[in-house]
Amino acid sequence: MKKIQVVVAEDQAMVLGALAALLETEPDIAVCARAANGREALTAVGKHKPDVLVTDIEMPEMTGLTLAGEVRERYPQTRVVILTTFARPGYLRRALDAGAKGYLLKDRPSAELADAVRRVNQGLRVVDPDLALEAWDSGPDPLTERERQILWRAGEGKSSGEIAEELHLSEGTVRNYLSEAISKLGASNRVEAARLARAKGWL
Amino acid sequence: MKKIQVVVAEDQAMVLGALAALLETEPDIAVCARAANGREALTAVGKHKPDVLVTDIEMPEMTGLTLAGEVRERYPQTRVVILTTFARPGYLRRALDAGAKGYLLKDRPSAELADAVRRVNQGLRVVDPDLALEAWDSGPDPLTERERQILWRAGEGKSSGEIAEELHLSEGTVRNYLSEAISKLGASNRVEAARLARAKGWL
DNA sequence: CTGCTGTTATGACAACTGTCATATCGCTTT
DNA sequence: AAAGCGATATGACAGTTGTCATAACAGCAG
Repeated sequence: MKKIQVVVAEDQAMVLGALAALLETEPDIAVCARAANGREALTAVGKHKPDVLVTDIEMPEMTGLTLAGEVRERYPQTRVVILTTFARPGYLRRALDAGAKGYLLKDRPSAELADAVRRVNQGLRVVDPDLALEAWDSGPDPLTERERQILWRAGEGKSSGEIAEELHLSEGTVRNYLSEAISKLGASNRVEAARLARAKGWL
Repeated sequence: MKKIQVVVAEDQAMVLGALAALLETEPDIAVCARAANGREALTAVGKHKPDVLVTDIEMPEMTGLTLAGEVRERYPQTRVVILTTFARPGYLRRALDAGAKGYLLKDRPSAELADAVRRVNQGLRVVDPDLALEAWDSGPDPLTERERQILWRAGEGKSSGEIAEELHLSEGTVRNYLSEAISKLGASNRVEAARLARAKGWL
């Protein structure tokens, strides 16, 4: 029987190597390529046309979410499994919107990875059940694009004035957006708001 | 020849399994136990008396840095290799102070892990050279314990008043400490100061 | 066309933040 | 004992932040 061909993408080289070693211990799975960022992964998928792509989200060049979208568009025969540290509803939603077939957390037992690869290869979907629930009841991203841009910068430590200049807005407007974002998120200041939004994957 | 006995500690189960699989592919290395947090790791080291402990830093229950200190004290025959995402001078310094013999970054090639284990087992030290340099010229942690406590909380989004209450200080005192920390770090407000301190591993 | 949403803006005000000078209180060091 | 140091506190001041009311304008759905 032919092995399931897998490409693995992950920016921490040590973890990439370890994940590949883990998958290689399975008799029915073969790692045909490794990628250290999104762009490399896309190239590798184009070259090897694997059955499954296992990818991290936070990577340089191209995030796993963008990558998932590109792969669906260009190589729809390859199924994408997102493998990430982040149990963030916003990430899950974006992953599914981008056509990912699996969403797996790095704190699940390592045996689940091979399982997920097999199931996704059979056309099934694999989504972490706790996270799916959380995504359901934490609702959709309440932030507008502007609010996101501004809250992001505020979380970096920039002042309202600096943000205003950077985005060509008046300082008052920036304060308005921040006030709005703070109230939407139930925070009591910009820092807490940024922290909450990050935790949800909305930033 | 007897294999090098290794205990691996890492809080992300998937990564833990993958690292173990990676080390198991080496003919001269055996993973005798796995631990999902610092306390488990300490127990495992006591039970197996391994040659080398490979541990992450940021874990629940007990951090890898504290763990390294405990291991040196109780089981000095076990050598500790820190394996972490964070290229933070402060972490490196604390790791070496705690008696760690190796400090390896997760974005190094996976082949280096087995190498590091072998060298440390032979009594050598293994420290990421770039990081060692950076640690050198970024100087020592300039923050006092109080400044650290306060800056940490400020970075969480707490107001001066909340921090004051929590630490039984006056609000003015909290503002004084923050002002001091901001100036030491060359930041322009508390958020940026917290961000810089985090990046250095001082928080 | 009308109402709704998102973007941008202004002004005013209270609250919070960052800075600085100054002071007290224990504890060391000399 | 005197000097110095670190931790804590106070008060004053300017600057930043958060809130609210209000408004103009564009685009889009009904």
